[in-house]
Amino acid sequence: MSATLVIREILKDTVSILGVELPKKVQIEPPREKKFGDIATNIAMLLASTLKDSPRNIAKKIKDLILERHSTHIEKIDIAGPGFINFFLSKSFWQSEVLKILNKGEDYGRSDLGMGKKVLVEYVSANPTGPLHVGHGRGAAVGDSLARILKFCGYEVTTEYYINDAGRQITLLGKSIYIRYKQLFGFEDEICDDCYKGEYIIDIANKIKQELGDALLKKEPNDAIQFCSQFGQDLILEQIKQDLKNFRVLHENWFSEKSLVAENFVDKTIELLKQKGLVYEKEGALWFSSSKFGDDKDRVLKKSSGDLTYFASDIAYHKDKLDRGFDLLIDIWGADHHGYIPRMKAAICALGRDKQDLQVILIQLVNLLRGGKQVSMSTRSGEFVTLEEVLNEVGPDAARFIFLSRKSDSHLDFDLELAKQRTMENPVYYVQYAHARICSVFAKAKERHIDISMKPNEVINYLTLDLEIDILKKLNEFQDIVLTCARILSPHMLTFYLMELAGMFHQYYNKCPVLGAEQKELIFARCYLLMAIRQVIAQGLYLLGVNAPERM
RNA sequence: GCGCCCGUAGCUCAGUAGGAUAGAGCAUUGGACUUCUAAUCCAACGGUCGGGGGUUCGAAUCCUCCCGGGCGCGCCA
Repeated sequence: MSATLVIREILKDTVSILGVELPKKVQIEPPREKKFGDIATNIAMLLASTLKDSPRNIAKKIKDLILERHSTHIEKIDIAGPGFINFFLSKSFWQSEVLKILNKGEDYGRSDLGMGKKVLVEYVSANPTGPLHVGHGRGAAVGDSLARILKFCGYEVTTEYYINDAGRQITLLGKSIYIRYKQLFGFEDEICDDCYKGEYIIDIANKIKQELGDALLKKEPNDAIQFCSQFGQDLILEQIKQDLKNFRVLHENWFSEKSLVAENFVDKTIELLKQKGLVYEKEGALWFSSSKFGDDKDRVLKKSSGDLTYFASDIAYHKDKLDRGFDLLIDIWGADHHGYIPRMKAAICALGRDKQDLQVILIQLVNLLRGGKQVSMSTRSGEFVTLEEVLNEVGPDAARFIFLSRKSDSHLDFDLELAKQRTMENPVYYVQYAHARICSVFAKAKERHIDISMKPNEVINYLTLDLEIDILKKLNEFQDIVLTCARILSPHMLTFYLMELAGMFHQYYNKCPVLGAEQKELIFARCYLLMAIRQVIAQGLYLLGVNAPERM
């Protein structure tokens, strides 16, 4: 249990004696200043109005009660400023963290926050009309890491990729390929304005030519286009799957939009909304009363042409997700889709659920640089940097770590040159290096025939330096950080945490010899501390989907 | 015009249920390897948290107005 949770339990018990509950907004956290103790709380200030007493008086009462009843881990309690209660925990409490980490191993930091709640994380879901680019990579990194974190926090997580294989864009893909195909045979058809113009279209056309020769020229254009659509889409999807695999991103489900259409599920969903009185006809089209649920205006489900809108199939898709029994839907979208959130939430409400049951995480643009100079991207113009290229250049570890080093809804500068550099500007190496360095210490120990012949609980009380205690506190914090990441659905705090922990280790490494310590008990104690650090770094990196190398 | 996001050190950014003297890295300057990996460490320098008003014991954080930047406002996906 993290120190903050320990104190939380103690406070909960204590205020119950005063006849009140723990206030919802209570803060229990490590204060910025060391002199304010290990854990500080503002509880007395919050209870002042309820208990009709001054914060400092309340603080005094709480302090006395705690000292009477829970003195085990607590060395000292201070009351400071307007009524903060500052807890100083005993060294032995922090030292025992090593035991907890080593005993729990990979389960250290695991929690039951989610209580088995079923969550569907849907991410990437790029149209199979072109290769994945860097922006998709960012969404992939966030989605995959978030899924790992939520699983670790006791959610039952399923990951899914939604394939938009039924719409106009797919037809357009077929058309684009068909035109390129004809060009290969000397036809002078011009590529249309809204066509896909990337090189890969020509590659696909070439592939068709290789396999079928001129057979397609003899077909009706519409049939030929349909063939091209399917052929191109299959090929692109295969490439997308390969890219994601290389990025260590594995979706459990691949959900096809076409399957919804085939089962008439979209029409059935519209029918359901109609029964609820939320669908009406206007100007030859079918409208959904999304404005009844907070959207700016109503939205079209079926165009006057008779075609379904993308939104209609998206509602059906989300209904399908809910029907599959998920308690919480997490969608990861490009930030340019933010205007789409209110209508999707409206749909969730219309389906009888709370709007909180859909959480949308927006992924801002990746600003791709090469040596400080901007690289432009657009799938349409055909000039873009693919995820594949980035992975070939910088590798999955650096790419993932950089993608996860910012809040997902802020712009991210990604400099390909920097990502390859092995300096502090590229922090993935900093963290991985800490892990490798620890491994190297143990390799050296083996070389020198240093045998750790005492158990952790016999030596951990040798960890008495300020820096050692600080590291133990930092390790303890891991549990809180993981919980926060799960709560705010963002892995980036874990990335920062790992840099801090790695920094403390590097500092320690430079300052305190481990194998060269003067007593064998101290050598062993420091070895155990290093094992604990290594465990937490490895686990943290795992949650980010980054490797923890033993040698660098 | 309306809506959403953003504005913190020269640069890139943390600061996520409002807490005590606002933090990192880079850059700059100066130091540390015959010692467990120098892909490291130490020190110095650097801020009216875009601006004004408000809420309260307390605001980078919440409210409001203004300025500046990004994005979205389709019977597109």
